[in-house]
Amino acid sequence: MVNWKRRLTQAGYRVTTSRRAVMRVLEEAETPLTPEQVLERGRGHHGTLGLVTVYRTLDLLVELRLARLIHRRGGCHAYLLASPGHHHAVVCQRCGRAIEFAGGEEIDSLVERIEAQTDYQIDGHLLQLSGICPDCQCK
Amino acid sequence: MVNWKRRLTQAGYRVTTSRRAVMRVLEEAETPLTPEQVLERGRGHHGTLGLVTVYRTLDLLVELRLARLIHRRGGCHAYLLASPGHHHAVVCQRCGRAIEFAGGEEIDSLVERIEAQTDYQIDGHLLQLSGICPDCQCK
DNA sequence: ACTCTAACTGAAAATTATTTTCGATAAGAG
DNA sequence: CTCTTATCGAAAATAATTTTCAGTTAGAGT
Repeated sequence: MVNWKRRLTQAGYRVTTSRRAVMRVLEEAETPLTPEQVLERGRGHHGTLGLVTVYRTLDLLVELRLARLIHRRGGCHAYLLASPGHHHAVVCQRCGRAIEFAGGEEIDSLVERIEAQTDYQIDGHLLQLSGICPDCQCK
Repeated sequence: MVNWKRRLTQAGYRVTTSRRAVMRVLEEAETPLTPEQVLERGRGHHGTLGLVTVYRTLDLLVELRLARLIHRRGGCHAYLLASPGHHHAVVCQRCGRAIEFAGGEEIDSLVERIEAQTDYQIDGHLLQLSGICPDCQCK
């Protein structure tokens, strides 16, 4: 996956050293990372990278659907490279590793049912699963 | 619903003026409220109510499943009196009103599918819908 | 009812996550 | 190569929440 640079450019944004560093960190990550973690690792690729820029870059990547935001208990967020088409994540409670998946027809029919039951017109949802990943189950 | 006092007592907690005030605020609320809003209204019932106590009480109520936490864009949380058995909420984007609903079989089969697809052993989920409530659709 | 103790309280201070400000820098169009 | 403007990073500001701590109070035991 290298066409993120085109996505940026086509959307009118520049491809900068900082953004390259953040993308590289996300590409190499095994688990979703907090902005603080992205900063720490990103400085390995770009020594003067700043925390503010990390926040701004992560926001931008989420906006362009290149990255996804994970909600964690404790209020702080983590970010993950987005797999196209898979908008939700299962997060391992032990090691933190995450896999994305598609909501699929189950969500579609859930939404239909709730629309019928409540008369709300539903236009978005927040869904995230938590569990134990295969590796962590073995020990 | 008045047996929240028994729930507290049975769990080893005390029924205090502050807790009564917070519960009363939640019972009278039309929409999920932020801690700040709970404080403001709660002072009408208990003049010296403090913000710290509001936070602590809301945490406690969530722990005892008497209240539910709503995630909002922008990072701050809101709280809602829990309807028994209905663990998820649809939140209106315009007026903020919320209704709880049960995940039901759609979630069960989604979880089964994802367990099969990913080999994760899933033991929890975060699900929240957003939309427009019937009242707000009309104008 | 009265006492007594641990649970609870609220103000102030501390912490944590995130955003704003602003002068300096650098991407990339021409 | 130049020049415009997006972007950068440090410091300060803000917002949400938590910790600390000395004083208060619920309610179990008498």
